[in-house]
Amino acid sequence: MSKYQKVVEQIEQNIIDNHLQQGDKLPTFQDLMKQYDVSKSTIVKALNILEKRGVIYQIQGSGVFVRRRKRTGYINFLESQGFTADLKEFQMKSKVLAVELIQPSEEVRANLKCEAEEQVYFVKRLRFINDQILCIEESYYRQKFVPYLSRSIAEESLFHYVEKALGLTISFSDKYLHVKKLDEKESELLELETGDPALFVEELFYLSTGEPFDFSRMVYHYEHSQFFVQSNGL
Amino acid sequence: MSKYQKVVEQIEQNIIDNHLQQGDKLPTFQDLMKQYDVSKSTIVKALNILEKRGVIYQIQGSGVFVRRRKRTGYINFLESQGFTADLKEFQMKSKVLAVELIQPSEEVRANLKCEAEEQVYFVKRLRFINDQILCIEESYYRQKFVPYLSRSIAEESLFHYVEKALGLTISFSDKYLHVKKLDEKESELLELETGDPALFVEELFYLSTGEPFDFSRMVYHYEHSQFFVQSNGL
DNA sequence: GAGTGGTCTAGACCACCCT
DNA sequence: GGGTGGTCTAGACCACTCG
Repeated sequence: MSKYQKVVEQIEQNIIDNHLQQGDKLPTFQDLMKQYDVSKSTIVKALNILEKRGVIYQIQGSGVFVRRRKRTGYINFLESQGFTADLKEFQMKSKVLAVELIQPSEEVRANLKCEAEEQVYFVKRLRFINDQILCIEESYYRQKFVPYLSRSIAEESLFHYVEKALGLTISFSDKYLHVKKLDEKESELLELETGDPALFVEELFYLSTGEPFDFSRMVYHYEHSQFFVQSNGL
Repeated sequence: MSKYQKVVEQIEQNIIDNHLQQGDKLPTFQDLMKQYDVSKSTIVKALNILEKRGVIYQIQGSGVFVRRRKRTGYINFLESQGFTADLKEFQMKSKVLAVELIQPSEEVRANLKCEAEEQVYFVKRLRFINDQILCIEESYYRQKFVPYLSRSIAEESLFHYVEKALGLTISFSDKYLHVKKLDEKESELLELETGDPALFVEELFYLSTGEPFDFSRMVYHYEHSQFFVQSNGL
């Protein structure tokens, strides 16, 4: 692990340990350089990462300050999947409805940029958060990258399996979302009424090589899901 | 404007001008350094910014590549407000329903961290995208930062006014969102039925000083709004 | 092994905030 | 004016990819 990553972790841990609040000031660059025994550039890089993550904000000529902690009970929309989800706050479970090796539809093929005869794993799960129904998830994994999948693997975190067991690196994703009314099948699974509202998300995950490997559709239970997103200027 | 910002703009423009597609390779660091006459660090910084923005992805030992352009017709969820909204793609208009100087409610006071007797401007607007109803927006601006506001100012971009005319810098924001059913008043404004689905977003905007200055609530028309979000690992 | 991106440093100079 | 963050450079060395 690189130096700046360690500095990022340590500064973040420091904020937690010292119970620093919104607006509290961090040590100056000089102090941080001494404290972690690194150059100024490394501090700059670490602080920029923490700023992007929404942990701090920097004011030129004034100092570095802690950014307000989010409301509790909201899922981080940018990290809700495989990435470093803050799943400590929530207890996540899955009920596997299907795991099949199939010939993808046109739509799935187009999104995943599959070859002509390429097969994909179809995984359908009902996901729970704190023992409440969170969402229906339908995922398509290219067999080229995920050669084997089973029901028991799908019970656990699929992204953890992909990264640890298969040695792949998930790098970025595109999300597309809108709100719609539930159809009959969806409402039955979510234990809601047909026509009830739902957040519908399509997400395309890419490996570090830039190749798409997973296309997923999620339908969220509107009473059990709320999200937060932190934006940064520019 | 700093060098790295210029490099960011020029590289982005280059991608547009040369019609570069998903997966196309950019010049090497060496070439970029010569082309823009800057040091390697400046190229690194510029490319990291473009990576965060979802324009490119970098593979160590291999090169820098163009990331797929998004589907069209989706609003960038992270830039949908005052920031550099890609409003070239959409035509935005507003119908002002109310502009009043009021005593804030408890909830608004708590979010904006108002002083005891501080007043806020309340602005209610119906927002249109390509001449379709997009959302209802209720905003609260602290008078401390926005001393004057009028109906005609609210017709235009309020964020543009705040930044240009008042000289303030909007720096970051927190969004909280969930899906709900429309009540009677909301459905009337959006020309939908009571009980229809809607995306509900609360957003808190901060100045570069870290002080909150605007608290807004948005209720989106579910048939006229769809969004996209690009995530990056770590 | 050659090419290419990633990390890190020391140091110079600039821009901004505050009193 | 003193303190503090922001930009930029040249150069060294490391890590990864690919033929």
